[in-house]
Amino acid sequence: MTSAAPAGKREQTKQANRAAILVAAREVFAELGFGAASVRDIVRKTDLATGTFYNYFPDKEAVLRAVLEETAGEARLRVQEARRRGTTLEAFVREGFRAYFAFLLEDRLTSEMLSRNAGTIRAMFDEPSLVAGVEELADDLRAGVAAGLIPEHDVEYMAASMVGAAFEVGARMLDSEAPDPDRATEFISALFIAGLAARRR
Amino acid sequence: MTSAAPAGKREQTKQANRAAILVAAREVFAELGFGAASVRDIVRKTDLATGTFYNYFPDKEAVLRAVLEETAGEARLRVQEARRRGTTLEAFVREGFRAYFAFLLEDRLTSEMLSRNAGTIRAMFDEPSLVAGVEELADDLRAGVAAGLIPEHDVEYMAASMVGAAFEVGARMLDSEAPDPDRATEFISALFIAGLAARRR
DNA sequence: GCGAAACTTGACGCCCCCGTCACCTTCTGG
DNA sequence: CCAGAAGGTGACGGGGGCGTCAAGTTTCGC
Repeated sequence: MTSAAPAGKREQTKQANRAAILVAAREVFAELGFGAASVRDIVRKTDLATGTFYNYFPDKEAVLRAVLEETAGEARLRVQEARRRGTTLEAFVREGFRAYFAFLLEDRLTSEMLSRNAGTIRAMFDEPSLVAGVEELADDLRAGVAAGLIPEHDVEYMAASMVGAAFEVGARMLDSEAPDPDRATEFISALFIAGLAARRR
Repeated sequence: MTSAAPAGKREQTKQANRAAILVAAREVFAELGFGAASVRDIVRKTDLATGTFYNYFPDKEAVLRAVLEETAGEARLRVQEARRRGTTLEAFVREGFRAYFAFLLEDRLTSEMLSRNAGTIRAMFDEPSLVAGVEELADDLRAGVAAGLIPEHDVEYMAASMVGAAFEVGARMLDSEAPDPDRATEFISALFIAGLAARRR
């Protein structure tokens, strides 16, 4: 993205229109929820005409897909990278959570959109972003176990627990007056580090 | 409920109609999600006429409220009771989770409905069932701390973690071929018992 | 500078939902 | 057994979303 080429005016407008739709959709999905949202709700938040929307996406589900690719993909990548930088059990756990909570605070609109529509996303895609997040964590945990970093355990359930707990703690953090990602990170890291370490016997 | 009185036919029909709407609504909300569901979708699953619906509920939000009162209330009660029977940290944690996973398996339609619409429910009510579940857990944890059963810790975040982890692990359990609530219970109990016990230093 | 291609526009036809209400059926108490 | 009340019914007017497409506007390449 943001490739060097300034490109012709035609191409520029296309990029801008697509981006505008994506931004508007994120807002609408966050506010109304995907199910209650209409293509027109999205278009109205834009200075485009109805017909233009359909030049870019066939329907609202396609927009959701595109939004998720942009955002959830980004979030997962950041978390995964942070995790993989860790060389101890403690760092692996802590840095992953830290990156996640940082993302939540940075892009609250997306956070809201994701949490509001998590159930729908789950039901709609077989490879849903959230579930994919769980899969990636599970893979990383498996790698950690193989490397002797992490004691053996039920990797699937552990990944699910970590994602679920982080999700709920994150929601609480965002609701608070002065969200403190360090506090959230410390709390949840201690919890899972203890849970994992307990397996070392 | 199920009071001894057989009651007049009039009253009987009223009960039946209300119940039929509630059942249909649960199905529709589980399948389509609350946002995408229409009052007519619900009515169609029923042998009632459109107008009759409005004799019982003013709109679909009211039905959701009623459904939640019936179901989430029941679930929370069962979990809370199980928890309060525990007299050790271990039992407190384990029995709560056991009751939750048992409920998930017993009433899968409701489970599906709740998880599909969790985000919407959250956004719609200030005292949402899920969040209320977190509050109750937090209260019980506080009581446990006061009684010396449980070491001191951040009760809010712990409650959030437990609910979030149970939610996600439960979803995974339900997705599996042969759901095993004992395995889920053991896994997640061990995790949180270790996490809580680690505070004892 | 020009003609053709690319794109945008918004009105249109179709469909479905909303909540209501006049009419009809069913129950109840006397 | 009946009259009146309670409650069920579904057609109706109003509103709005859907996806399309003919007409208009902008950009491009020459």
